[in-house]
Amino acid sequence: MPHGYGYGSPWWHGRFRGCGYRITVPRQAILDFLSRTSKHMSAEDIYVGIHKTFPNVGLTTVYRTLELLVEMGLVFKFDFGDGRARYELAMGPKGVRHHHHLVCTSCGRAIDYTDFIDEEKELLARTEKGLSEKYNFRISNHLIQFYGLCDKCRGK
Amino acid sequence: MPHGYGYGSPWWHGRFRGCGYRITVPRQAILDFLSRTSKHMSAEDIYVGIHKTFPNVGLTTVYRTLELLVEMGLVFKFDFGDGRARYELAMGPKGVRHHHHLVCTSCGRAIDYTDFIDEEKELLARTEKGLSEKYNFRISNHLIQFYGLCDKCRGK
DNA sequence: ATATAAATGAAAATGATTTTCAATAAGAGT
DNA sequence: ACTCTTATTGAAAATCATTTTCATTTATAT
Ligand SMILES: [Mn+2]
Ligand SMILES: [Mn+2]
Ligand SMILES: [Zn+2]
Ligand SMILES: [Zn+2]
Repeated sequence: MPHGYGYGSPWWHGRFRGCGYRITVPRQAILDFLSRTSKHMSAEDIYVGIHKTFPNVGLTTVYRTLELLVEMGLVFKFDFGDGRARYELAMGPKGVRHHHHLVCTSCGRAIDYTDFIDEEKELLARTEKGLSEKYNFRISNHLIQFYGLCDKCRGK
Repeated sequence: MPHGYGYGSPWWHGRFRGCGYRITVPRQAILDFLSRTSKHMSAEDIYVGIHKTFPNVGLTTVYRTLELLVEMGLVFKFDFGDGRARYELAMGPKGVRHHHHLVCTSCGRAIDYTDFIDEEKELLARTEKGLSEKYNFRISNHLIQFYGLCDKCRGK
């Protein structure tokens, strides 16, 4: 329960209200579902995951909602190279949960890691500064992914 | 002219022969085209670029050839987030030309950079080692991209 | 030159995502 | 609670990059 909003309105209600967005059943269902998993879910995964309890929420709405949530910064959208986008909640109990990925090229799963984020941060900061100056490029974001074989897929 | 093969058979003929692949008109055309540009080209870009001189090379073959070249390690395939894959020659005069990208979220163009590769290399090596051990993950590749606004797109 | 399998191109298929549009339902005001 | 306005929704159709199919062509070993 992020930000101590264990009971009462979920913490993100304010964000919606502030943007003039309505709080609807599909939106609640999707955010609730995402907050219950730590996996990287495709739009269809989410559609299926919700469908049992909310059979009337369509896949179209899932796509539309995810787009909105990404735009609002509540959800991260990733491409792990298998042709379908993956989504995960951006916010954790401690605020935005920036992290990088280890992507298995065999089973497609992605592992979150934050271990070296601090070391990386320094390099990134320096790199970003240098690149910004040299190329007059305003960096706002970065993507770092390592590809390889996961534990389970090592044995061919 | 990589590896000093300025005249005579292009340097990559050997690679093809070694794999039992045939040297065909479409394959020559595509490799030749890619070697003449430093841009990041989509399959269709390549198809169009070749079409004037080789009107009988189909888009299907462009896709198939690119897939082959990527698998052979002669070409890099990237996703800059606009829904179409981009390709570029992996080999330069000095061998494999590993580099990272600055991707403009406005115009979609990508700038190659190698400036900080050396500094990054050290961190990456350390990171890869640590991650490999902790997650028992065999890392074979990585992707680093910075997103933001390019020089030209800065002025809104 | 011939044989054989690899490679090709046109057309059709695929599959994730987006668009369209009429119907529904938040939520502000009463 | 009731009404009004308009954001939101769901189903079906459309998009569009990429892949598959399959009959034809062509590279190359002999
Ligand atoms: Mn993640
Ligand atoms: Mn590049
Ligand atoms: Zn795996
Ligand atoms: Zn730009």
